[in-house]
Amino acid sequence: MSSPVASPGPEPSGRQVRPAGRHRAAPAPRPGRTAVTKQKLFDAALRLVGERGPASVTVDEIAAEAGVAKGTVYYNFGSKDGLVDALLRHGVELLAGRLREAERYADTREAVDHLVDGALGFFGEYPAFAQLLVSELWRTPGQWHGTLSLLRDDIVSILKGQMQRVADAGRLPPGVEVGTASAALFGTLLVVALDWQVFQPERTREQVRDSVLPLVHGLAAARAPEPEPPGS
Amino acid sequence: MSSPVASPGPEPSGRQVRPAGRHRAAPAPRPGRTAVTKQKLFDAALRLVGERGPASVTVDEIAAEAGVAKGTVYYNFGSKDGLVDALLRHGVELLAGRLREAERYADTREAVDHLVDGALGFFGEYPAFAQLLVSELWRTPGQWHGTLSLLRDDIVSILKGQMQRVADAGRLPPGVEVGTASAALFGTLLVVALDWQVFQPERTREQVRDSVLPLVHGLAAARAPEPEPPGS
DNA sequence: CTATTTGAACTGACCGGTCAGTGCAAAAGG
DNA sequence: CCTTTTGCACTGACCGGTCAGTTCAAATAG
Repeated sequence: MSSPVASPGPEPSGRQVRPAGRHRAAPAPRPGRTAVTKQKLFDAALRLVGERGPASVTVDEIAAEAGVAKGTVYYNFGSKDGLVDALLRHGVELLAGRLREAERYADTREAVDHLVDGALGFFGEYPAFAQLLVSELWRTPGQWHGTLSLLRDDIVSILKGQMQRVADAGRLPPGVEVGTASAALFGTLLVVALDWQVFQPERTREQVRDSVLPLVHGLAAARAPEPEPPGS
Repeated sequence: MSSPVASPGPEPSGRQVRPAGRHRAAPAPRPGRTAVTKQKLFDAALRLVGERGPASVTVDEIAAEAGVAKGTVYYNFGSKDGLVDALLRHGVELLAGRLREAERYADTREAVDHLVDGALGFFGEYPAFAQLLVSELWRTPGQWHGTLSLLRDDIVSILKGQMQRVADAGRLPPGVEVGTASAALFGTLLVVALDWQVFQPERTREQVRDSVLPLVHGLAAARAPEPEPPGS
């Protein structure tokens, strides 16, 4: 039942047709009704959109999957795009939260370990979100490109921070740029997680993690004096 | 101009996409304008599908972009899916061809260099294809998942072959599995290429390559002779 | 002559978005 | 304590528009 988006934030982004109360308005904080509905919609939308892509999923399907009426979607999110947008934001926020946990560890190696583990855990829990992310992140003229660019910065900056620490410790091979290493790490984690879910679902998360960790460690520890740039 | 499928030649080794269509089949291979028309359709389809995804692009748009009548699409490919399917196959075939060139080099390091360079070159030349690939490759119930799984195997097996050579040379850190390393490499190359195209288009391909190479080399080289592989 | 392409008309389904109306729980009023 | 009002949250039939796919006669190229 869990969902990557769990925030009962009372944010009726849908347009209000009626003027708000004119008497003593705002009597009491909205009961959990709205939050529950939004949660159900997030769950359903994540499942379907992750599987088949935002464009191929109909609002009717999402509503049906969530067990609510179509109008409810528009009441709560204004539009199909609004729903997807909110879904994206919440998902990234949750992922960023997990990655940021790694910042708590003073030891560089330990921090990297938790970074990898956090990312793998999140993508393993919500493969549909990983799929959604990878599908839309680089879609240039996409309607979510602006939003996603910002969201991407959130995540990459976290990775960058950690990689910078690795670099400061002098553990990065010469010539490797922090930005490139971060992008590579991000791509590696995404692809490894998706490959795991799609092509090797029988593997446990620990197995996958233990196969990725030495790879990352191998990169972040080897400092080979290679004074010869390959042919050019 | 330019397309991942470049073989307007009169005889592409008999690789016919199948005339499809419910009209009389064409037993007499007389590629007159057909090849040119298909080429135009591939170009247009790649551009649009890569940008906005297969589901969001209409056949009318593709036909218009290609400067061809809608009926021609159905005459040549039978259906929209047929067109996308052929597009996928041709693109992967071309990519695989480039990657396989790396197999010609006896030196492991040199081979890896050319592997990276080839992949980067291809993705840089056809970013729309990279986008299409990354969007559809892990879409589990997608209509192209079956096809793409096969195509993925083509590419990954090439990468795996090279990584195996690296492993045999004892240059992989202990504990790193070849399969994982291949998937990670694939993901790294894809993501780095897409990031380059989308977020840093001003960088030259050489710059990007030179920032990735030391990263890969750092991983695949200079490992203390660790004669203790943790079994399997 | 045949293979290929054209271009337009048509259809049948589907989809995003709308809106008048319903249900209900809390506040207001008595 | 009971009745009435208020308005939020939700409903679902409906509408205008779009699209994949079909068909075909005429034009064009080899």
